[in-house]
Amino acid sequence: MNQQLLNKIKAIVALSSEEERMLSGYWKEKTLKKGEYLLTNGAICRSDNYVIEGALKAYYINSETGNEEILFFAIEDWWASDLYSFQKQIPSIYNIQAVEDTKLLQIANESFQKMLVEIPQLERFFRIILESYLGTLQRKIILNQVYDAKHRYLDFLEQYPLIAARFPNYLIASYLNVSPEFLSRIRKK
Amino acid sequence: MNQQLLNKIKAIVALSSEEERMLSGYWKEKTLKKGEYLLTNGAICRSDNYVIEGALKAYYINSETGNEEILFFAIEDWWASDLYSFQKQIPSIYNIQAVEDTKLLQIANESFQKMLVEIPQLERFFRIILESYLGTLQRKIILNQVYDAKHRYLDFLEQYPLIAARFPNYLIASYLNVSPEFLSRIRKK
DNA sequence: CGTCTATTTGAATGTACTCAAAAGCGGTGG
DNA sequence: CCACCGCTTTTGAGTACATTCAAATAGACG
Repeated sequence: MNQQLLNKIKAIVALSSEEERMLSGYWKEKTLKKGEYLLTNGAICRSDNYVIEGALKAYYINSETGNEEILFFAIEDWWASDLYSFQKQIPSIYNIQAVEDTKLLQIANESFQKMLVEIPQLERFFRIILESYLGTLQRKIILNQVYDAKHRYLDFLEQYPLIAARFPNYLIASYLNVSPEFLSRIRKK
Repeated sequence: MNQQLLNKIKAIVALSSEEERMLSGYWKEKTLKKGEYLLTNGAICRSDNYVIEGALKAYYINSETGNEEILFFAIEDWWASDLYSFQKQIPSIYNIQAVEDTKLLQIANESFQKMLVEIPQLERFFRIILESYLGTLQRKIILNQVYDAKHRYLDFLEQYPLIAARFPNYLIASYLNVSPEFLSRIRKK
């Protein structure tokens, strides 16, 4: 298992070396080439995915226009899953695709459930992950609902400088819910 | 404690009669008159609130225009809390206000934590609540990002007929992120 | 009724979009 | 090393969806 994720967990939860060993056993490494899909619309998100290195985008396909609408990005040390589909094991409405060659750590839903029974302290860790995600979504809703495109872009640059540097502007435009042409006009200032 | 909430919990979690008794002890009833606040911007959401009867709105104040922007509604059998603020005990950016006379069941954060230690099965119940909320937020983001005002309004009517019947249109307009005038024009069709 | 709040209507305006085309940029191969 | 290709970004012009402001109308309630 990856040391970075382990450290993250141990920062929140105390683990015996035996538990640490068990924990590691549940996760498997997976690699994706640029352009490959981790999840497609209609499929169930069967694993929770931690990004070791690389970059991915999650998007929704507008059924009327066929356009991709970016919902979130994921890079090193982020999670790249449809948590709602993963937790409930129902079909996802997202697509998640590698934007660069990517290395992941995966845990299948069944393993995840078993792991939580074996190491119940982890409930706390994953609750905190869920809460952080919740906070991110709340923030995104407010920004989209309340502020104009320029304000959203500036907030984005401040909040996610690493993402802004790593993904092309036309994807960032979609995430911010503006057209690429209009984002370009915003950037001129 | 209120029977309806108890039934909801027991539908998901097995409880001994002793546990049921302990559980009930943690919750307190609270009433709000129409117009009173449950939470104001900058305050910490210190309790989780289950609505027994009545109706509330949660909104964000746009710091530039001073406008209320509705984030969610809550009626009977819903939760009316800023979960993010409640879980992390950090200041909320929301206001939550009674739109009708309202009766709530409240549990303070400290009690909530104690309760989860005493009755660990409840972890599961509250995880499920959190997940449902997550699903709602995801849906809202996609609707706002992808579909036009008419589509959002029709989806809203279908998803939340009880809310649509209960709150004035100018609040629903705010929730849907359109002006009340424009919602009125949409409704003409 | 009269008053207060909510909804509707009209007209002018604006923010952001679409479509089309040009320009920039990076890699690859001749 | 330069030419070409594909992809991303920029620019321009016309347009649309939705807003704002103002005023009229409709509803609810004491």
